[in-house]
Amino acid sequence: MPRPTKIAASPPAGVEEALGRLGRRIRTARLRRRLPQAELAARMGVSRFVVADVERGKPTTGIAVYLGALWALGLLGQMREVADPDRDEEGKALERAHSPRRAHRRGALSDDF
Amino acid sequence: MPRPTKIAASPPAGVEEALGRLGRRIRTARLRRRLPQAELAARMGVSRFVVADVERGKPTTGIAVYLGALWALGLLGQMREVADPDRDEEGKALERAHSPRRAHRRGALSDDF
DNA sequence: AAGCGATGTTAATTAGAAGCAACATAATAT
DNA sequence: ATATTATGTTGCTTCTAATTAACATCGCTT
Repeated sequence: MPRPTKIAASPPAGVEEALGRLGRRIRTARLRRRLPQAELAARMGVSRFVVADVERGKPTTGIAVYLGALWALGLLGQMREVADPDRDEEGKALERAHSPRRAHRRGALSDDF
Repeated sequence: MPRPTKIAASPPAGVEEALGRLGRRIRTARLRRRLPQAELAARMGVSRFVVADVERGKPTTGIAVYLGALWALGLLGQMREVADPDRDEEGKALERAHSPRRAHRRGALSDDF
């Protein structure tokens, strides 16, 4: 992610924690499956170094790489729950508050499909 | 993510779908909170264009940006469930199968904390 | 319908992500 | 012990993600 992005250079504590955890978990899942980094990397179509980056929770690595790792490990399904609008109570409350009126919104009004 | 990364250039269907969904959901959450892209971007410490990229589900954008958006929206907590070793039934089964012996593993044996 | 704010689009710039190679080291296997 | 395989580390190159600026367009609001 070229160009010093503040959030990537020194992410907020919560983000850094979430990243480290995710990386460690991917490593654990890989080891359980007895896959070398190079094997997993091959399935993903990247070099083994990128897999190492992921397992270290490197913040600047592309999201497709992380999701690709989860995908190759058969763990991508759990992403379905993240940021689910139905579970966003705060968001739902805010929406109710100031009616069906939103910031601007050009494209996708609602969301999923 | 420089250097044509196969997984980023043309991600597997599942990854692309997960990415698009995540982006749309982030957009929905932002609109509910009546935040302009520029506002959310400011909180994250990035430019508004990066927020636009996230909402489009751009695969090559750094993961810290995506997690940062969730963080700024108060939705990061749901990442805790992703790739949880306790829920990885296949992984647990495999581990039981060939005993406490794993690929190689230099660092983190188990995982979380 | 007119003004204003939000979002999309384009172009140029720049710092870094991902690739690759070579070697070192650690862990497993024989 | 020895061989083999996995992972870590360094240096280098290539290609691009993210920034900025300027302009177009779309959506509210009054």
